[in-house]
Amino acid sequence: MDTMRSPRRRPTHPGAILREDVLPALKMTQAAFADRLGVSRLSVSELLHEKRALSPGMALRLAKLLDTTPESWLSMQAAVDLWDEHVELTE
Amino acid sequence: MDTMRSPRRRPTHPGAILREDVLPALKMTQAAFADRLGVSRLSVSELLHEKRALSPGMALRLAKLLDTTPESWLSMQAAVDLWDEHVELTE
DNA sequence: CCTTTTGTAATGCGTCACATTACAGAGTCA
DNA sequence: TGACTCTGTAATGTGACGCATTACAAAAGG
Repeated sequence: MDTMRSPRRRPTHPGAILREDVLPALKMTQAAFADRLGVSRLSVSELLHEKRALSPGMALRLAKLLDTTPESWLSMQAAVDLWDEHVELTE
Repeated sequence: MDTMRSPRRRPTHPGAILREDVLPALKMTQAAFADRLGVSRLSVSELLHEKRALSPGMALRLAKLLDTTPESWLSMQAAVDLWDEHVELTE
């Protein structure tokens, strides 16, 4: 089945999903989105641009607002973290 | 089925598994274990006592040494993180 | 007893999420 | 074209945290 194997390339950053799918679907402005989440506009902007990791707190806020599971967001981030750490521990 | 539901109590910290199952099974000293992992003895001790979170780096080191998946360790930690964050965001 | 192992405190370092403030570039629209 | 909105980004400060090193006292066990 080969499910959940180590990827050859860097896994998708959760910010990409938010940027490409979620926000467009919501037709909501970044600032408005940030408001709804209860975080700063900068937090949203940098997350969308993959400048920072999706924290447990953000996972919970997203889950509440979007009616998803916080686990799904966190596991995406974990995949990225493992990839990055592996690179760092390897190089 | 009710798999992966929100737990009523704080999920098991990965350090507990290491403390109660892994280390005893290995019959290895904490210091020796730390050596094998390539981290300090203090890092192991505090992890075992749940004084710190299991980082992505530790997940990879454990996975390599114990022949498990880093994901399993990280997801345990994620469950704890979500629980703690939820408490904090709620209180 | 004496040695090993362990818990823990102290200190320093680097990283990171987050907030606030500020400014410049784009896009929109009257 | 001028005004307004949205966005990217830099600057700065704060608190949290993983990890290393050093040190010491308590526990464990031959």
